[in-house]
Amino acid sequence: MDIVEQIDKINRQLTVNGYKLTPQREITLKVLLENERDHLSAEDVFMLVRQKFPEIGLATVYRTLELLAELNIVQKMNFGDGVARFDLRQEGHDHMHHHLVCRLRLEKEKIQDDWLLELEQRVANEYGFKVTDHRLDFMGVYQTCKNDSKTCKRTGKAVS
Amino acid sequence: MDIVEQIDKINRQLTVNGYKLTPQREITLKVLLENERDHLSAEDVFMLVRQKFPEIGLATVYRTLELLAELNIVQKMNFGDGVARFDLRQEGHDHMHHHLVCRLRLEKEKIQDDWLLELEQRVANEYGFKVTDHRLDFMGVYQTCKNDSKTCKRTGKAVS
DNA sequence: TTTCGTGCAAAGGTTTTGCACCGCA
DNA sequence: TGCGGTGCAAAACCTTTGCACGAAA
Repeated sequence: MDIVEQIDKINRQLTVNGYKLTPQREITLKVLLENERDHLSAEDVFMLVRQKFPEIGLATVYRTLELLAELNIVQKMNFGDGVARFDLRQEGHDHMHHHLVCRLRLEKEKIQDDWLLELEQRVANEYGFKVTDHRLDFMGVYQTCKNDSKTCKRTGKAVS
Repeated sequence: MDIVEQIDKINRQLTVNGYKLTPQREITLKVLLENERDHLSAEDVFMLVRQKFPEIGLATVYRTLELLAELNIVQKMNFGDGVARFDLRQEGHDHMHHHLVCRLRLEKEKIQDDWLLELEQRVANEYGFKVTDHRLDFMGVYQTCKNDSKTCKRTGKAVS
């Protein structure tokens, strides 16, 4: 499915829920689609959108992202760095987001494997809890990073 | 291990790292120990500490929590509600934190079972990633909550 | 006209920082 | 004296909100 088709599909989701696909919203979506592999902050999105649509306001970007999150078109995430980050929900991975968060790199890597379906089943059975979404983050260090450096790039402190 | 012993142990951790156990830090620790089962925000901690030590400043609480998080004595968490929350790391559950986050309740329930050791092993093997910590949250609804109400307590909106 | 969406600026809330001061080695 | 730690206030920061305006049904 190419970008035009995806936007078309999302447009229908908006319409069904009584919202319009304004130029601002369309460009915001394009930016999200073009950066599917990143975890963009609202500020990131704002700056990318402004390259294509300089008149846009930051508040509009926030409102658009909030709207898309509410409609479950994007997922709002939090890595503890003080800003919310947004990911387009991908086909076939409706609500699976696993990340490797390396103390030495600043980036995060996604794991796409659905390793958690069995766990969800277990939670449902043992806790009477219907899971609609989950999030799994592993914090740690890549072996390759560890070999490269003994100093954390973020804090400048030595890491064990 | 009672609270005195735990504080004693943490005192040693502080000393080893060149920090002192000031009265402010000790009372902050006591509050955290007395509320192990909650996920207190910095503001929560501040208000509880102030009951025992009215002169304390909010900045000191923030600095103490940051220090404790850095030494891995508390875990800093984020549930997406705009505030960081802090948990004492418990004996025998050094770095395991799983939560059930219900859309209808505001609280979160901890799962203590270590369901993820095998997954960590897998990540280590397949990604060359040494896991030092992980976080797993399940978002969803308790069956009992669903029966009680069709309206979300947080947003006031109907939930499916 | 009515409604929805927007840009701008202001406000809100959380967290961090600057600075003077204090206690202790 | 030197240094770590503190309280207070100000600043910084991200995000939300109020408001007037504009476009579309």
